[in-house]
Amino acid sequence: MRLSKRGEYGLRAMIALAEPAEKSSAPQMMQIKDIAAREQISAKFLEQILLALKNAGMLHSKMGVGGGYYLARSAKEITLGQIFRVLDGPVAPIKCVSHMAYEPCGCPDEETCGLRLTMNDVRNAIADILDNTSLSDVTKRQHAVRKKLGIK
Amino acid sequence: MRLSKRGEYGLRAMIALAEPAEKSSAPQMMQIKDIAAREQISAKFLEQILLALKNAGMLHSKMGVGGGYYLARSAKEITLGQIFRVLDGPVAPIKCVSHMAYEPCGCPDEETCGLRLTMNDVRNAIADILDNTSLSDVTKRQHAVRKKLGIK
DNA sequence: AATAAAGTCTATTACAATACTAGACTTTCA
DNA sequence: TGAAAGTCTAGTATTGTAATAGACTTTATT
Repeated sequence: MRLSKRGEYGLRAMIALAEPAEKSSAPQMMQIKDIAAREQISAKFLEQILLALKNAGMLHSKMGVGGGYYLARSAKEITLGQIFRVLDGPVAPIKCVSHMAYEPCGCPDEETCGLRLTMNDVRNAIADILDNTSLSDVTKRQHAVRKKLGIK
Repeated sequence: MRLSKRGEYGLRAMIALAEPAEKSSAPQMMQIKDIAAREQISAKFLEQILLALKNAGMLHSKMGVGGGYYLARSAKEITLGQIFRVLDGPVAPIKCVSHMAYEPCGCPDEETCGLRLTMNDVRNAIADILDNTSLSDVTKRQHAVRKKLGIK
């Protein structure tokens, strides 16, 4: 049940890109090195991650001087589940309950396998959260916590 | 978010050990090779897994001819969460929300980190299921499904 | 046109984890 | 006493993770 560094960095980067877009509805462009510096991540590693996200259609980019990355859709329309699946693969803890990468596990009878039934509940619980939490939800929540703790 | 083979086999074995105990309340003893055969698992690999579970106090064993393994407590008192943690470690998707193996992640401010807040929800959702599902719950559910599908 | 700043793409690498396998040892029962 | 069972430690092949490296392309500025 682990989120990889790849997944963690990618999610953090996407949240960072969504953050300024909170107020101005125009998509905010940021450069790899700035995100890397802010999140304390290897820029070279982050580069690969953002590229993957771009190839998955979640980011757009601009090359050359003054270029950078920006969200391909509004922060409300991008969920953590979408990002997670691009970077870390299926959400399901075991293949036999995966929606995006189903494979039979070794149990004698899948239909009545108690482990499978429970792991299916787990999968759904995780997917419920990740697929119903948008980048916008995350940045809103961050701002709410900051406000509660006194400006900052 | 993956259950390892180690975790999968261990959980399946524990469920197998709980299964016959469903009717007779006396703990049922089973041998490694029988569990391995029934669940189609390498007996040698399963051996290590059961040993780990034994050392964690969840199984008892009897050596020598006619020996085997049996649950150390009743199937009602053993949860999937306990088993999972022995075999696969913390349930949390990221260290900074782990109850059993907390470590700070790299984010600038943990208290207001949106990723952390969401991953904490995920952790709790998983733990809620795994810690509130006992081996007895699993075997009961299996029987219910079997009945629904017509005896078997 | 030249240069520098930015993203693009592919390959390689170091390390750790996973999923086993092997084999010697100990305990127990018949 | 011998076979059947669990115990314990070590080793190994494969894969996954987390990077690192470097050459290439595009674009803005001077």
